[in-house]
Amino acid sequence: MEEETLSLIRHGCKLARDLESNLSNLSNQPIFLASSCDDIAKAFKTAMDRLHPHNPSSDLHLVFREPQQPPALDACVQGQEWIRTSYPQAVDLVQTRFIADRNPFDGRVLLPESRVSTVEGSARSKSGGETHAAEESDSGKNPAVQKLRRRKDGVETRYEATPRMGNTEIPPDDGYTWRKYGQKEILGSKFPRSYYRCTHKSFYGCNAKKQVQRLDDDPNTFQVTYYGVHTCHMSSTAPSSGSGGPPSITTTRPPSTSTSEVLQIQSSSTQPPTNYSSSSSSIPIPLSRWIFMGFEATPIPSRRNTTMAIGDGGGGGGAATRDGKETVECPVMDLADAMFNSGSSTSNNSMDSIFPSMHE
DNA sequence: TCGATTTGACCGTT
DNA sequence: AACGGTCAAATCGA
Repeated sequence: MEEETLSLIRHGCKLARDLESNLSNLSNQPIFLASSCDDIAKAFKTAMDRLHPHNPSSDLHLVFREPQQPPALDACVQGQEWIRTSYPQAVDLVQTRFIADRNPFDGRVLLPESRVSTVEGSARSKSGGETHAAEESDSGKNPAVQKLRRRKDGVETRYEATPRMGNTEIPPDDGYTWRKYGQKEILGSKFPRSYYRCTHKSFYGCNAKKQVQRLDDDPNTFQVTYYGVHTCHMSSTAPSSGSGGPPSITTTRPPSTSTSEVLQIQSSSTQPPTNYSSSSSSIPIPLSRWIFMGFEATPIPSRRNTTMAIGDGGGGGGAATRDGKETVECPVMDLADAMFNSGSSTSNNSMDSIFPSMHE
């Protein structure tokens, strides 16, 4: 087995172990719990895909199936109980966020109808007066929200809330690279609005732009408005990434059918941003993000070694400060990175009993 | 040296 | 005139 796969498994075990140890303290923090479950599921899913490359759409439950032998340790019982009670939700969240994070530009609702109805919810709109031809329900409770709004004039509005811990001042990776070209205080708004354009505007004449602003009444929510359509990814002459030119930004994402859309991202940080580093910040990929990328059915074009963006977001993602240091304060993400990079592989692992099937 | 970010200034619209 | 969007010089980091 590849060392990389083993590391992934160890990483997932560690995440789960840490979650277990802090479960009592986090019982009132559903967003953090969801985020933690999210990362755990991603880690194991990635590992599983590596173990079963021919079965990429494998059911996660196969990985976390209950053991045939009853566990002897309390931790094992607790772990299995967590799997029974929380894992399905975690998987659901992962799948939901996967779709939401991957398709911000696609005005079409990609979520199955049944799923949409369950994940809609907390994001709030600030853009009043719109005709919500494609608006979805607001009645949900799940913070992992993807909302779509389409105006009569073709402007599509989309809302998404992603549970993130720490400094989540940047929207998740939307798959494109952005360059910030302005920031302005907006009258009546407590937070400045940042202006971004496609990094490849100069090369391919891509006129896609976006504006990022944190909502006054909900600092945890970003409103990201997209203008224009990316034309860069359609360029047949787009050079491949490498020396001597911009990276290929060919993307598997279908081009937006709209000229504008709004994406709201709920973060967990109430800290007012000094700046909104776009998803195109030249920052390293956090491991957790890398795992997330590996979790994707459709790989994101490699851009990280150039001007790449993460999400972020990315998804997470990080906010690059002017001094080049990441300002992300994401316990789960950072912990994941620290643990993974530390190369630790402690054998004293209660998760060994929680996930006994992993030994098989 | 190059590319990205910051930020004050400029410009167009209302 | 006020406001929002964009420009571009200065700055910073890799």
